Amino acid sequence: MELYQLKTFVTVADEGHLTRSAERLNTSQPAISAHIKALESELGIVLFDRTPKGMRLTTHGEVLKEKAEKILKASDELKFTADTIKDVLTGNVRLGLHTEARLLRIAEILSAFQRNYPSITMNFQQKMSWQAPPEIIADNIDAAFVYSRPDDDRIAVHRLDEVQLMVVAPLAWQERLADARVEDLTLFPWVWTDKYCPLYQAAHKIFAEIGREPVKAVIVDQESAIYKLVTAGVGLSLMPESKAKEAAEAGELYITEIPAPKIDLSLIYLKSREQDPIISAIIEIIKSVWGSSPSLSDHRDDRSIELA
Amino acid sequence: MELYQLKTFVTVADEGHLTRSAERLNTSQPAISAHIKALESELGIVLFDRTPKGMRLTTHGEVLKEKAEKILKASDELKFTADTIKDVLTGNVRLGLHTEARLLRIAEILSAFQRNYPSITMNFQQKMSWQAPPEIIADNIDAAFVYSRPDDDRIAVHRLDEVQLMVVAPLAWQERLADARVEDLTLFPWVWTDKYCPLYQAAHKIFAEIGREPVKAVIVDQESAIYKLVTAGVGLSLMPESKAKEAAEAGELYITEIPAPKIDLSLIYLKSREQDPIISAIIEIIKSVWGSSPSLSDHRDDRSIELA
DNA sequence: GAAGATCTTCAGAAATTCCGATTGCGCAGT
DNA sequence: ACTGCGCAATCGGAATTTCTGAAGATCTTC
Repeated sequence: MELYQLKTFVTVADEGHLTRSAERLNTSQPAISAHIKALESELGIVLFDRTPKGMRLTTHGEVLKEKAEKILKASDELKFTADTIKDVLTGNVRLGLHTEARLLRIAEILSAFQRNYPSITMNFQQKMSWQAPPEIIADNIDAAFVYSRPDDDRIAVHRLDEVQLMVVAPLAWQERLADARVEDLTLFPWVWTDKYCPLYQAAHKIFAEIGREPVKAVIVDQESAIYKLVTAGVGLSLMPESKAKEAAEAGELYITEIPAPKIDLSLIYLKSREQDPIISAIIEIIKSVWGSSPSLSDHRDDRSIELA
Repeated sequence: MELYQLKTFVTVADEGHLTRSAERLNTSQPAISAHIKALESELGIVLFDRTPKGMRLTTHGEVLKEKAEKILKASDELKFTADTIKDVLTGNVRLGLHTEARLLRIAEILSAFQRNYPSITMNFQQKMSWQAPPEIIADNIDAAFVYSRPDDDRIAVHRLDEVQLMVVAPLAWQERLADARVEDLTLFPWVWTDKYCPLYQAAHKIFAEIGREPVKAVIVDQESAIYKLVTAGVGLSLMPESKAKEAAEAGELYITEIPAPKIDLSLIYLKSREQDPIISAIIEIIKSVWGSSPSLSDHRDDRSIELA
């Protein structure tokens, strides 16, 4: 029993003629005849009375016609549903965040997703910039926010903004750092980061210029740890401008005058998934959020220096 | 889109593996693969994520799986219904009656049909014995009660009973007929019937024995007309014993002492439809009704004579 | 890095379906 | 009574689809 046979069955029941049904179904009369015959033989029931005027349903046929119509209706529903959801993105977007959700406008992104792709669920994971690429390659996350530019052919980079870094210090050291110059940085211990961390590269750049090595009080691998340790008085570190100013206003730390580099804020994803609708949606949404309002680096000043 | 593809789809969704599904469906794994591929291509939707561990439904696939299950459930219902009604007789039984329904136990027959074949509808038509055979051959009725035995190879006869006929007369003639003998019948006018009517044959037999011709007051072609005309005082006629006694007790007519023949009461049907379930059902039911209770001819007496 | 599990692809084989022509049957019109 | 018409059934060969077993491509596991 197949759908094409049931369709023929119902059509013949409605038309009353094999010939006319064949025309309606764009096929030949013997084909129609064979469909009906196969159905009758499989079900063990005579569906039609053959008269010289055509085919008339038997009482059994009438009962089964209703069942057949139900099947065909259900199959139309499936097709309709398929057409409807064909272009609806569904699934789960797993996004890596290298810093605070607020700084990455996650709330805006989330609501934009819910508005444009209501069937997509979202999942956020804290990943340092240098941790994100392998996770993307392993397909543990779909995309990630990172600082700097990963050096991997398989990773595509979409630059979102430029972020001004600042050298921040515990509040207690404010006076000692009031007139400090770059060279004075070696006098203080640093809250350092993992070798692969873009902040490491930026800090390293500063010390490279003065030809000195920093005193590393502690090495951390979470950006949130930097904030906690600096405010706790452990040492100096680098911090994005917005976060630094926020903390300074709250009286939690001190921003030095020492110039620090800018770094890129980017969205990265697997290059081979560039055509993947999920990836396209992520890019589209994040682009719209980051392109439609003041960027983090709108407040530039002359303390900025460029990274090579 | 065909049922076999949907069945494969649901099976793979449940099993999670093409290989295992192939075993369950008794086919090869590439065949299964092709079913899924064809479905996905027709619907324009990826139904499964292919992983090294097997096939996992996409979110779209989950939605469509439910629709597919609905279709398969409906098709199982059709098959179940087909099996259920396969042996249930349906349709319309058209029965020819040559005399009063009560005398033919139609009420009993009707209720037996409703009990044993609730899906069969019944239809009764008044047909004189000699009218029934052509109607049966033309498929206007399925079977008929008749007196006597039709002389046609295509008609099958099932004898139900023997009926004693009686010579009846208007009540007013009672005294004149009190001691009447067969020979005296020529003195009275007769309510005669059609030449092909079995009652004609019976009456003819009586006159043949005395070598005379009857006076035909009127010729009718409905048994009910005989009753009406005799009671109206038009003439003598023949009547089945039971009906005659009933009318006599009601004081509507007079039963003469003149011996009359017995005739057969039979059910006739088209011989070529002997295997037809409808015909079998008719015979079965009528046999059970007529075989299980006192027959019309239980009260025999010496007035009966046999037809040749 | 070798073995195992899984899906996909492929080419030929098998089965099914389809088509055109023909037959058979009943009815209507001459 | 004969013929023509409309319709379904049948038949043989062609076209299409489906199936199968082997080989290929990935990924995981030991």
